[in-house]
Amino acid sequence: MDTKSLIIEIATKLFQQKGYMGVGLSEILKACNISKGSLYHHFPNGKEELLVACLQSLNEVITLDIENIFDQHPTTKEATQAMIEKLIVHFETEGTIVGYTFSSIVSEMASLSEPVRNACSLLYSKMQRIYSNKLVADGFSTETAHSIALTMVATIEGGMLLCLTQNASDPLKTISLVLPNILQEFKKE
Amino acid sequence: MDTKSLIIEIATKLFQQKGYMGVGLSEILKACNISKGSLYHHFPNGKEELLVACLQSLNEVITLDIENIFDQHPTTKEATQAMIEKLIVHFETEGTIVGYTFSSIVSEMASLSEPVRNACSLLYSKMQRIYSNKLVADGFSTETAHSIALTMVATIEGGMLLCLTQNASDPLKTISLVLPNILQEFKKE
DNA sequence: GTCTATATAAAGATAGAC
DNA sequence: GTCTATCTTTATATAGAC
Repeated sequence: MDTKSLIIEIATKLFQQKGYMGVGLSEILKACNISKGSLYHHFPNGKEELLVACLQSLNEVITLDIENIFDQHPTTKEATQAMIEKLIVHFETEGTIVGYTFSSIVSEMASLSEPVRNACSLLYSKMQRIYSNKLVADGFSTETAHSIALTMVATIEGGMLLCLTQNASDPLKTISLVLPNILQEFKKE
Repeated sequence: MDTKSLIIEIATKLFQQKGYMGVGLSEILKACNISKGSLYHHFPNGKEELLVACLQSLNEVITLDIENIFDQHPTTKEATQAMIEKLIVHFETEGTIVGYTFSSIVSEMASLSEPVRNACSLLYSKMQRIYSNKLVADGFSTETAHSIALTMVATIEGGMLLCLTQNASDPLKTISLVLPNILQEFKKE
C-alpha cells in the first residue's frame, strides 16, 4: 500500500477513537512509522486537510459496508439489526467503536471548520439515504421514509455514545430491540 | 457569585461546545477574566479536575431542568416533545447546542479517563431514570420502560449531533415527530 | 485568594539535505 | 518521496510575591 493510503487509514481510526483534537500529528506519525516531512508531502495543508481526506475515505468505506448489509437482508428491520449486531461484535472484540461513527469529530469541529462540517454532513446523509431507500422498498412514502431514516441515524449514533460511556455493548443491544418500533407511520401534528 | 462557581459555569459551556481537548485553559481564563494562579488555587489538579466538577454541576442542572419539564406534562410523549422543543428554541436563538449533551466529552475522554467516563455515565443514567419513571407512570413495565428510556436518550443525543452537523434544527424537529413511535411495547427476540 | 513570571513539554508547521 | 533539524506557538502546570 502507498504511504498516503496508509496515513489515511491509520489516521481515520485514531480520529474516530479520540477525536480530532485528541490525536496529535506525532501519534499518527508514530503509528504509521513515517516522518513529519513525509506527511506534509502528502498533505501540504496539514492536519485539517488530512481529516477531510479521512472523512471522504470513511464515506466510501461506510457506504460500501452498509449497502452490502442492506442488500443482503429483505427488510429494513432485519438489515438494521444485522448492522447493529456487527457494531456490537466489533465493540466486544476490539473494545473500541470505530464503526459508523465520528461523533467526536462532529462535536469538536462542526462550529470551527466548514469543510469538516460539510464532510460530516455528507456522511450522515449517505447513511440516511441508504436507510431511506430501503424503507421506500418496504412500502413507506418517501417523506415518511426520510424522517424515519434520520431518526435511525440519530439513535444508532447515540447508541454508540452510550456504549462508550458505559463501556459495554448493552445499549446497542437494547436499541436493536426497541428500534423496530419506529418503523411505522406517524402522525404529523 | 464566587470565582469557583464562575469557572465551573463558563468552563461547562465551553467544554460542551468544543470538547475537552478543544478548550485550552487560557481560553477559560480569558472568558472568566481571571489568572492561572486563581484557577489552580480552586482546582489544584488542573484541567481534568475542573472537567469532572463541570460534569457534576451539569448533572444537577440538567436533572432539575428535565424533572421540571417532566413534572409539568401528563405523559412521556408530551414531556419529551416539550423538552425537545426547548432544545430547538435554544439552538435557534443561541446557535449552539449546550443543552443536555456532552457527546464530545464522552467520545474524547471515555477511553482515556475513568473518572470522566464515570461522571458521564452518571449523567446519562440520570436522564434515563427520569424518562423511565415517567414511562412506568404511563403504564409500562419497569423493564420495558428502562429500554425505551435508554433509546430515548440515544436518539435525542444523536439528534443534537445531527443538528450540529447540518447547522439546522430540522433533525430535532423530525425526531420529535417520530420518537413517539417508540413509546410502545416491543417484542423480545 | 489572586496575581505575574516562569518552567517544561507538546503542538502544528517549515526548510532543506538526500 | 522521505528524512532530520528547526521554528513558533500553545499547551498544562508551578513558584512565589502580594
